[in-house]
Amino acid sequence: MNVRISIDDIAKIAGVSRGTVSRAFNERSDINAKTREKVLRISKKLNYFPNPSARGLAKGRSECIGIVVPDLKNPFLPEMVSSIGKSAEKYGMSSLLSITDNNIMMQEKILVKMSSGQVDGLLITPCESPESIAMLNTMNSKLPIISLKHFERLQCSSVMFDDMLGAKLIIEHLAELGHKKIAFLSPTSPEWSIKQRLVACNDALQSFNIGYRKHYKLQNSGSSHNLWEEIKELVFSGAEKNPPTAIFAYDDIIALHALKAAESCGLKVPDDISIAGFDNISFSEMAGVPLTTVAVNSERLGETAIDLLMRILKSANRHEEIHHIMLKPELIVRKSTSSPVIK
Amino acid sequence: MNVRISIDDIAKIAGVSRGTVSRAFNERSDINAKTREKVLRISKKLNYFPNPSARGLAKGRSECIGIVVPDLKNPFLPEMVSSIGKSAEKYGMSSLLSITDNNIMMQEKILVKMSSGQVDGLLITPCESPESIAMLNTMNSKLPIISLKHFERLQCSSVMFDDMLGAKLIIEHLAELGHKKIAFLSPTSPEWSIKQRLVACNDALQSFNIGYRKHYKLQNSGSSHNLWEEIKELVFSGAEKNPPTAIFAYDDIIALHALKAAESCGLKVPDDISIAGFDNISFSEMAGVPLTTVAVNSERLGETAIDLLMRILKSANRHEEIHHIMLKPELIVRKSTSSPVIK
DNA sequence: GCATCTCGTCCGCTCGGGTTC
DNA sequence: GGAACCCGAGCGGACGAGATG
Repeated sequence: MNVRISIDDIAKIAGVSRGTVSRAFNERSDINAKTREKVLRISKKLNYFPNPSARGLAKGRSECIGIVVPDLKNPFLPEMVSSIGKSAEKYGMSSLLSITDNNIMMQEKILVKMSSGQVDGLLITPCESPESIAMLNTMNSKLPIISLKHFERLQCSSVMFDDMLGAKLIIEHLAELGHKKIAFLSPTSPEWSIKQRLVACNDALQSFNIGYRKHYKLQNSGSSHNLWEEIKELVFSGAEKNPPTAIFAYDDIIALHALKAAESCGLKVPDDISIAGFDNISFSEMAGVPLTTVAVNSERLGETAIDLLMRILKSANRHEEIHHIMLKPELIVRKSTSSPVIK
Repeated sequence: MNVRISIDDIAKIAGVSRGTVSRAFNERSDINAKTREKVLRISKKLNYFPNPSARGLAKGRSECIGIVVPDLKNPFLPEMVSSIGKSAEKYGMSSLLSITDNNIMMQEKILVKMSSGQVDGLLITPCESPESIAMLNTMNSKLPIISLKHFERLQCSSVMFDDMLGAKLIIEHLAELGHKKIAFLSPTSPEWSIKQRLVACNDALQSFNIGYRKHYKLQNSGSSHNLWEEIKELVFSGAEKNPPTAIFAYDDIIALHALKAAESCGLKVPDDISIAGFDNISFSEMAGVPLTTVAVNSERLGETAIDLLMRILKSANRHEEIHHIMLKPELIVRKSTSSPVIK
C-alpha cells in the first residue's frame, strides 16, 4: 500500500543501474536517448519521481524558492505570489510560501529555516525594521535574496515598481486636468514607499507651481474594515476648511475606501472630487466609479524577479552581484478623475 | 563566505556529539536541559538550523505540506491559503504552494512531484475532471490528501463549507423578505458546488411554494473583466419579460458584478432589485451597496483542514480514515437586499 | 577514443543500540 | 538502573572515476 518506490526499483525494472536512472532525470548527456526514454516511461507509469529530499542533499540545493510576504490581504500580493509561483515552476522550481504577519520574530524564524538549505533563493517583501534589514544583509551572503521593496541600506537585489514615477504620473494627470488642490492620502506608517510617493508628489506639485500640500495620514492599517469611516472623518468632515479637489491615495484599497467615504457624504466622484489610486487591483476596474490608477503589472513583477533570481543562481560570482530593477508603471485613466468643476 | 555550517560544527563548538545536537533539535527526552539549551544557544548565534533535506531524508518525511489551488484570483482563496500557511507553521510545518491554473496536466505533474516525498500531506482544491478525481483517489493511499471541495466518487477526506446550507440561508432570507421571483446566477461550468447550491435553491423555493425558477448561466469565467456587461445583457436587458426581484449570485464576485450591472441600467439596489452573494470576501462589505452574503470563515477553514491533516498524519492506521468536515456558513445581511417594492 | 553505463562514495542528518558514570 | 551521551548505519539520489563495448 504505502510502499514508496525508489530509484532502485526503477533501475531494476528498467534493467539498468541507479546511476543511469539518475542521469535520465538530470538532463545529462552521457545517456542513450532510448535508455532515457525507457526509464522515463517506466517512471511515469509508476508515478515515480526522485525524492526531493535525497536529491537536495546530494546536489546541495533544494530546487525550491522561498516566498515571504507579510500577508495576502491586498489583492496585489496574491497576484504577485501567483505569478512568482508560476514563473518558478517554469524553471522546475517549487515555491515555499511563508506569511510573516509583519512579525519580525516570525520573519527571522522563517529566514533562518529557509537559509539552512530549505530553499535556493528567496523573494521577500520584508518587514521594515532595522533588524530586519540587517538580517537580510547578513543572509544575502549565504543565500541569494531578492527584495520586492527597496530600502535605504538594504544590500541585496531588488525588483519593484517605480514608486516615484507612479506618483509623478498621477500628479501630472491631476494637474493637467486643472486641479490646484491635490491631497495625498496614506497610512501613517513610515514605509519607504510611502515616503517615496510623497516626495515624488511634492516634486511634481512644485513643477506645476502648486503650493497646496496636504498629506492625510490614516491611523488604521491598510485593510481595516472601517477605513472609509476614518477617511470620512479625516477628509470629508465639515472640519476641513480648505478641502482638496483631488485625492491621490496611496493604493487602490485606500482609494476605494475614499470613494465610499465621499459617496457616503453625498459627494459625486469625479464631479465633486477626483480620486486616484495605485496598483490597479482587479476591483478598481469594477468599482461603482471605475478607478483611475497606476498599473503595476504583477505578472511581470513576478516573472522579472524569478528570472533575476535564476540568473543569479547560475552565476559563478553571485555574491558580488547586486541588481536593482525598477519596473515602469503605467497610468490608467478611468472615471474617478476629471477636471474640477468650478463653482 | 558561503560556508554552510553543519551539525558537526555545532557539535564541535558545543563539545558534544552529533547525536546530541540532533536530539536538542528534536524534542527528545534523553538530553539534559542544560545541554539542549547550550546547543540551541550556539545554534541561534550562528543562525544554524538542521538542513531540511538531510532531515527529510533521514526521517522519511519532509515536514512540509502541499497546498494546491487553481489560482488566487477570488479573494477567498488567498485568505484560505494564508490561514492554511499560518496554521501549518504552528505545527512547525512549511507550506509548498502550487498553482494549477485549472490545468489537469499541470495538476498531475505537481501531484506526482509532491507525492514523491516532497510533502507529508496535501490540501487541494482540485480540478473537476474524472481523471483528476481518479488520480486523487490513487494518491490518497500514498499520501494523506484533504480536498477543499467535495465531489461524487472522491475517496479522500474533505473540509469545506456547506454549500447547500448557505444557499438555503440566502433563499430563506429572500423569501422571508417577500420575494416571489428569485433567480440564481452562476457560471455555466458543471462544478459540483454550483449544482449543490442550485439544488438547495430549488428545495428552499419549493418549501416556500415559489414556482418561479430562473437560472442565469454566465459564459465567462468568474474573474472576467467585463462580466458585469454580460450580466447586464443576460438579466437586465429589455429582452427579459419576467425579471426577478432578487438575485442570488453564486459568489460575491459575481454579485458585485451584478450590482454594477444593475446600477449601470439605472436600477437601485435593493429597491429595484435585491442581490445576494456567497463567500463574504472583504470587498463585499465596502461595495457601493454593502452586500448581503453568506460568510464562510476562511480562517477557520484553513485551521480545520490543517488540524485534520495533522491528526491523520499522527494516526497509525491513516489509510482507513476518511473524514468529511462541513463547516456551517452564516448569513450576513447588509444593504443589498430588502423587501421588494410593490409597483 | 568515444558513447554509454556501473559502482562506490558522499551529502547532513536521525535513530536506536551500546556505553559511561 | 537510569540519565545522558556516543557512535555507526542508513535514508535516496548525484556524481565522477573507472569499466565495457
